[in-house]
Amino acid sequence: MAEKLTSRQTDYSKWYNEIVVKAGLAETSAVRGCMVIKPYGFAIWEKIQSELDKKFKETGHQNAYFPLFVPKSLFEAEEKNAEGFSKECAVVTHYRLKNDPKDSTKLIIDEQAKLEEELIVRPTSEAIIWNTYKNWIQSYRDLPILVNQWANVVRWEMRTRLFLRTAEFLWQEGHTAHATKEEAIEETILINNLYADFAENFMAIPVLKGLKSESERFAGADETYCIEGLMQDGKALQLGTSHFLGQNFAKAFDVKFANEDGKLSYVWATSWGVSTRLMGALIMTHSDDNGLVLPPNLAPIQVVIVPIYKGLDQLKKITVEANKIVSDLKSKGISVKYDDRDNFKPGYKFNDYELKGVPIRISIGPRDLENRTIELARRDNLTKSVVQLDSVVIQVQKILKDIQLSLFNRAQNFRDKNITEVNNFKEFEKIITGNGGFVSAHWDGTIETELKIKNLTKATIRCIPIDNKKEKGKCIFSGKESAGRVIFAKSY
RNA sequence: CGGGGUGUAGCGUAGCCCGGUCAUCGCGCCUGCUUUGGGAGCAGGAGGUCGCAGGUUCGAAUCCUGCCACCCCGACCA
Repeated sequence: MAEKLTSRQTDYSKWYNEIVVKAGLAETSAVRGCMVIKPYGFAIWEKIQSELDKKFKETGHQNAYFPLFVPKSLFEAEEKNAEGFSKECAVVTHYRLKNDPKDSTKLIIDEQAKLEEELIVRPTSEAIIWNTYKNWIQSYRDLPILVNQWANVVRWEMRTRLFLRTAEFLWQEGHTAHATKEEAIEETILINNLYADFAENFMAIPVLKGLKSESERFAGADETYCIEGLMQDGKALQLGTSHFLGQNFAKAFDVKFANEDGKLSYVWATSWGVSTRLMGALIMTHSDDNGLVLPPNLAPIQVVIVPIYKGLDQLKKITVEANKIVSDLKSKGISVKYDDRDNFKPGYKFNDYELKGVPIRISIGPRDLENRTIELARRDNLTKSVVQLDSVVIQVQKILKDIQLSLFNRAQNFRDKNITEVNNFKEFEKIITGNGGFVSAHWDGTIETELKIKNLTKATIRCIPIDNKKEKGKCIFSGKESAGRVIFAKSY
């Protein structure tokens, strides 16, 4: 008998790792800090990709691809950006290996083949892209440029976790160029809203939209918008960011354009991205002690059919019915799998598909053949019901929609219950060291206060919410004037 | 890079203190029969440089030295 998963309550990170591995999403690889995304996990990522891609295209963006390597001289052009990322860069210094004279089975670096200039493996692509945009932009007629790239990036993190922080990860990064500040800010907000809409309505993950504090801001940005989710263990996770880059990169790479009056001015920029970290958010928002729970929108298999039979004759009869259901559901665009493998018993399959998060399971046995019914089980609330054979398609359609909605509602209820307003530092510490969650508190707006709070409690400012009500108050730490509440939390 | 821990079959492990039929057990895998409405049972079978390299010894998974890898806690995480 296969062992059960570790419970969420007992050890959250162990539970998380087991889900990732046992549901067949990903595993650690031989390369330090890197991850192998397995076919099942990648199928979910592809759903995320294609939906986002559709939304980008709908808002006028196009895809392109830029090099993996960034020459050091370009990388260092925008100082703040370079400084922010310098501590986590993989660097290519040589381009050839040779046989080790001491041991012919080994290869060593050929010192003859040292590069004139080191190449940085991109931790993000602003530098290489803005160096390219310089050649694309001369006139206001060339603007805006609305480009996105799907790519991998490398950030040499000290400690890694599957999906949440890996040395190499997949993402999309949008890089846009605009004639005016207003237009660039509009783009930044448009994308942040697009991300929020996608997270909530497609992934069923409720998010807070907000602005980052100065110390949490992207290196090289004037303003960073973000969406923040709350995981089941009370820690926050940044799901996506959208940056208003001002003219910082245009100045660093000397990107100017002639306006209608023929006057030259620097281009305004944005960049924005979401990564495979979304997979981590998905797991930590919806899953339970039986395994992964997938919102139907993201499920590679939305419905699985398990036959229950004695003898091959019975299996044949069940298969006839099952095949009808399969083709009926497929014709409605629902992805179905009929699992008639003979080497696993139904009970095993039930558990296995629960672990994999398949939203609906249909089982058909001799009893059902007799009554012209099937048994339908929902993954989200683990309930079962008997459904007449001729209403299966309608029921499945209805329940898939219902699961999508109720997963979001459940997550939102949890999130809302775990936003706590506090008015002094004692309360603040009590919540942060207790159940955690988002803590809404007054802050004097200084980096010093933010840092002191971080050092004392490990909590950081996750965001200054967009829909912040204007409420004057006193900073919970320094007692100084505050213009409004911000959201603190411990985060991943 | 500091502090702690672990390395034995695909995975999870026992054995290590006290050296000598000790390479253990479970899962998984293969074959066959019986099973199939919540992780099947029985029978048989395959699979190992005990992390690596030295050393001590008649004899090392076990003791000693060095190295490597991984995990946890810090530092780090625009």
